[in-house]
Amino acid sequence: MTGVLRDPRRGDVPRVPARREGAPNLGPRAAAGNRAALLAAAREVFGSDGTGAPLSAVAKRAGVGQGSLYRHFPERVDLVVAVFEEQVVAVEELAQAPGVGLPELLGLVTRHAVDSVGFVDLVRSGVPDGRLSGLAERVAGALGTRLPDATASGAVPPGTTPDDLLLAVSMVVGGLSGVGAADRTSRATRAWELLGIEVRIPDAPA
Amino acid sequence: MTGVLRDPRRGDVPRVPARREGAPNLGPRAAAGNRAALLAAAREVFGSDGTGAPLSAVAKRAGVGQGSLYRHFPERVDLVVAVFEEQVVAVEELAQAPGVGLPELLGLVTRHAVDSVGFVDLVRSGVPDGRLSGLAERVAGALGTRLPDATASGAVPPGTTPDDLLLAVSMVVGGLSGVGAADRTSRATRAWELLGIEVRIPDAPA
DNA sequence: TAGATACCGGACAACACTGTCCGGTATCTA
DNA sequence: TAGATACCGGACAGTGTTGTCCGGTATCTA
Repeated sequence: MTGVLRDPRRGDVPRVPARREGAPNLGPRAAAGNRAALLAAAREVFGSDGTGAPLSAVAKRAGVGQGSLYRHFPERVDLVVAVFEEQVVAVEELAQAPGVGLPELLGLVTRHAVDSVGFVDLVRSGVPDGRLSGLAERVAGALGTRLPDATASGAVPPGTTPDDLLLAVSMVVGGLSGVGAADRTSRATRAWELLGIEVRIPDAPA
Repeated sequence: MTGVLRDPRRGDVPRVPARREGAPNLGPRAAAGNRAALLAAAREVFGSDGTGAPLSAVAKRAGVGQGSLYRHFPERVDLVVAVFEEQVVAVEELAQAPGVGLPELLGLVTRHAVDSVGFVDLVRSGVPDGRLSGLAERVAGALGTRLPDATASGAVPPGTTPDDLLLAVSMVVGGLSGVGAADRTSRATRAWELLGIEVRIPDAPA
């Protein structure tokens, strides 16, 4: 269950041995289109129900069969990583942009958590897995690069350590549990205030 | 499924119409003993795996059949409420004891959360249900009675509202997610420090 | 001591989700 | 136009959990 998973298909025994290797014969609806539809559907389902949502619901929302879902993403974690990789990359890129400080980074992370229950699961490692932990660590790493500046500018209280920063993120995100969509932004904003940490939460879908 | 649940049993049609009403005929092991065993088992299972743990595991650990479990606690929530009612009562009683302040109350709540994943579920309303929300509200009410004193004594930052207090509890408890038993106390302690709220966490199983 | 009672506990059916398999079909090549 | 290819999507088996049912048994009454 946990291991490798090949795609047997009937072509396992090639009729013509040395045929064109990478000559894809696009199916009727194009594999890429299906993959995109699955990712979009998963983003919505994971966003509202968390990363533990039934995969059958993802396939249904995407309008594809379960076979196609499992062909593109053999395990749940494959789909989760694919969905949230983009948002992690956004955080990393923002961290490297000039003139960006910790308040902007924390704001983006908060935005993602406010918008998606699945992102909350990710940060809280609700689904402990090597690759998911990797995503969380990348976020942590990005935040860490801006901590010294934030300490110097007073955006965080004196004596705040990198571990404290991660704990603070975990606390704010954890404080969103069970909170309806309408109140999430205000709750997160107040949570950061209670911690005395400055954030700048962006408006748009980020 | 969600509604009432009678116990059909074959005695549904009473052989002797107007028999002694409340004359229990104790079974071999006594119903009360089984109930206590189930509660103890549920406390352990919910404590380590949360309130969503399989009820079959509870029955197995209690050494009773599933039939007995569902006879005593027809729905999961019945068992959850019975398990945590005791701890909520402890908080309420502590709140009414003379000379007890908010730090002691928050400490007891934190102790329960540190010791039991299920209590974390309860506070975070991981299982939204009328009766469970009721337990959470009783905790909130108990804390609220001591907030004015705490504000006056500086145990909480100036301007802390009752809502802030609940958010803070939610944050601290949320910060425990995915944290192993060994680090839970230190994490919670540090979380309260970051919030600038004074707590006195008791040592014993409370 | 003999009969009746009520509880005990495991077996069992129902249900939901996961992951695999296979017939069907649109596209590409010749 | 005809054949081959590779992808599509639903059906299906496997697994785990929930909640119900029923035979077995110890205790109480007469």
